[in-house]
Amino acid sequence: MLEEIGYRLIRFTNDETINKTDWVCEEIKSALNAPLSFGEGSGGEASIEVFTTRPDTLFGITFLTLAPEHELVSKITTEENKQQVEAYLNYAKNRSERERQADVKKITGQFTGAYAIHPFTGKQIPIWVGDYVLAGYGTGAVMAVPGGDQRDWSFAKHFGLPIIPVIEGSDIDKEANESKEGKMINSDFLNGLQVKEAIKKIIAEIEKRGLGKGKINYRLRDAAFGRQRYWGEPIPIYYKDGIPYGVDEKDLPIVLPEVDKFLPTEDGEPPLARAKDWKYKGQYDYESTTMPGWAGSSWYFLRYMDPHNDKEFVSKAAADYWKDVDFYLGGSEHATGHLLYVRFWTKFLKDRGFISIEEPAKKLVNQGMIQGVSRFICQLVISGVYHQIFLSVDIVNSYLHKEISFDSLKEKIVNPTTIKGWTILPIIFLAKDFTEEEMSFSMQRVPVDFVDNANLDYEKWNKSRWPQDSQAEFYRFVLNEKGDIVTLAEVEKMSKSKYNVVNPDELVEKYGADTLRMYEMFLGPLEQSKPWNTNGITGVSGFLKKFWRLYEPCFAAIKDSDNFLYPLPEASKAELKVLHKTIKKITDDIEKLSFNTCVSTFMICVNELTDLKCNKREILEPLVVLIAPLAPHIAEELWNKFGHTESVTFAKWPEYKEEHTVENSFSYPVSFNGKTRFFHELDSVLSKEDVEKEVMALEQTQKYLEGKQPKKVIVVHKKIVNIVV
RNA sequence: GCGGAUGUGGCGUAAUUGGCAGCCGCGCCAGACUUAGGAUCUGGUGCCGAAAGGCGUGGGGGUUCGAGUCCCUUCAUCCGCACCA
Repeated sequence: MLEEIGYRLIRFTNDETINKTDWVCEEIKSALNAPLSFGEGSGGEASIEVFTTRPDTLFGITFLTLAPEHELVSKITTEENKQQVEAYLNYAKNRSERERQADVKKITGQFTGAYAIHPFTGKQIPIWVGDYVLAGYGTGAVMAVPGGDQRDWSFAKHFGLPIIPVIEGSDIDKEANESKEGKMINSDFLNGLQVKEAIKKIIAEIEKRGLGKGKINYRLRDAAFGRQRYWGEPIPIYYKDGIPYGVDEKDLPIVLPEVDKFLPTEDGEPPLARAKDWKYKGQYDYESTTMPGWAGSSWYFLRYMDPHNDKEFVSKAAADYWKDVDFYLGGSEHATGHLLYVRFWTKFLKDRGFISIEEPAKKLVNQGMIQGVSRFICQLVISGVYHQIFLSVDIVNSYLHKEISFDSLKEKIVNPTTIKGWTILPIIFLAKDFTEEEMSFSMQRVPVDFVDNANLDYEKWNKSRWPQDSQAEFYRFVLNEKGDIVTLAEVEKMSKSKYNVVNPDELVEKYGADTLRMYEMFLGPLEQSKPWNTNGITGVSGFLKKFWRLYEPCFAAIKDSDNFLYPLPEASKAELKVLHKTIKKITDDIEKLSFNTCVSTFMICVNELTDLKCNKREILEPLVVLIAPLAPHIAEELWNKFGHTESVTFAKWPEYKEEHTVENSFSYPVSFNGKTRFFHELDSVLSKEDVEKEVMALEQTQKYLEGKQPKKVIVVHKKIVNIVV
């Protein structure tokens, strides 16, 4: 499929990937780099290959930047620049990955003193070194177009390098124009072309002059496979003289060895390295990492087709019979990670002829994430020093919105009466008296379970951080007028590191698992993400209670009769209508995975049956089957009370009978120029023409016409009447 | 920046797929039963307006007898990826 939409695939055989690793790496590398080359340097000394996705901006090049690791840096640096460049390389090398990540905006670089020749204009272009260029991507060299790339622009601004706009309407004093819309300017033979045309033309021209090649660049997801954990399939690889080899097929599968502890070894090797005498053929070390979770889950759907087969992972016959998965439901991480590998596995096994399906699943749905609500409080920072003083967010807000002055804020910080904690002058906690300029704030996460109604339970929080009482006094809190610490809320992914994880156990305890399950469904469409919020859970809990109450008179009657088969009075027309309306909607909605509307349909049904005082077995029994997927526990209980001994899971799904829901009249909304004015009930069998006649004859119609002649009357059967005046 | 999604009452949402916008639930208001209510039940609740009526689905425009739904444009928010040229 990738090939159909224009990608080029590189294929290797299993044998090649295992036995000719170097060659495979080279192949992939050359496919990935696929540079647009400037060709042989006309100066004759060296040529620098660059990669770009925007060859149209070629005439906007004003300098070249090499990654500090680039091999040519030391070769081309001139004598007079050598010292500075070396100092810079040293600096860049020692900046940790973390520093560089955190410090994206810090612009650093150094001029090498060397120049490159622009392949089209022949002009000299200064060559710089800069750590915003990554050695690992492309060729480690960038043709800098400050008019068209924001990072190049920032670099140019910082070092005072020239900036040429190449797209009409660019405001290069403010920022680079990275858009792919507009007309080319300052670009020789590209002038006047639209960006997309220019890209085509320049690639053709570059190829014609032999300066480089147009190619598609591939990006690979990091495919590190081994995990430093015990529980996972062992990888069938062993090492002989440090070189990995595949384990013979006849020696498969490898069984997880016994280990004394499920922990890494003292020198940091994975747990499998603990296994004693675990060697291939008694002498070679096995690979000690194990496969990740998705390795197994990417093919177990195939194993399930033929679980007892001890000859193959799945027989061809079973695979051909069951074919693909009908429906795959997973979260977004499945969509990006897991699913990628299931598809890969499937295609691989298809290519090897073990199975005959191209894709693992017919249908895919990504359910939304239940997000967490993180909480923050303000920490006081004076001249970069973090103080153990925390402020209620509303106070800081009113200061930032200039509702209270710096002096009154400072008064609150310094004055013991607003501070919870130590009563001796808290100013001691400050390094010194401070000015407005020296003061800043830092948002600190607090665990959500210490927050009640947006307010921090500071004593509880304090204790959790400093279990020993002696140190508990070290934190100071600046409270608002109500004596609270207000926290700031932010919706994020739920995660331990964000301290915003909520545990549903309490809710199960309080409301039961059925309520929790139904509430989660009730929250909204399956595919939507939303923050976890239990505000409405009482509604679902109340519904289940009401649902249960509906059955009590029915069970009382059954008990009185002392016979489970006691036929209660026949259901009325109205009751049957409610039941069948519900059967239809629930059946349709489950099919559409629209569980939120299932729940509300059930609420409507129970409200209506309660109003009808329905206690008929004929109605209530099928409802138990309908609710079983939504509230399985209560359904089993009720099913049992009807005298069934088998689980409701095996009960037959109720059948929808249309005859119970047909209406023989319809209340037409009558609208004038699209505005509904009144309703008129008419027999459903009436034709369009008859409906129009009836409606036009009405007194009310004449009233809204105000004596005017209608231009047009639109009648949609059993929908609407619209009169255009 | 690239890719994906979403904008409807105070809140979560619904809308038979172009036909009465706001179903259901939360919250809120009033009432009943109660020593009490974090129990239960009844009624009300989009906004403006005393009412008649008017206005309302992020903003602007369009198609249509009719638009939350279709088209164009714009803004905002969220998610995934990313110093990736």
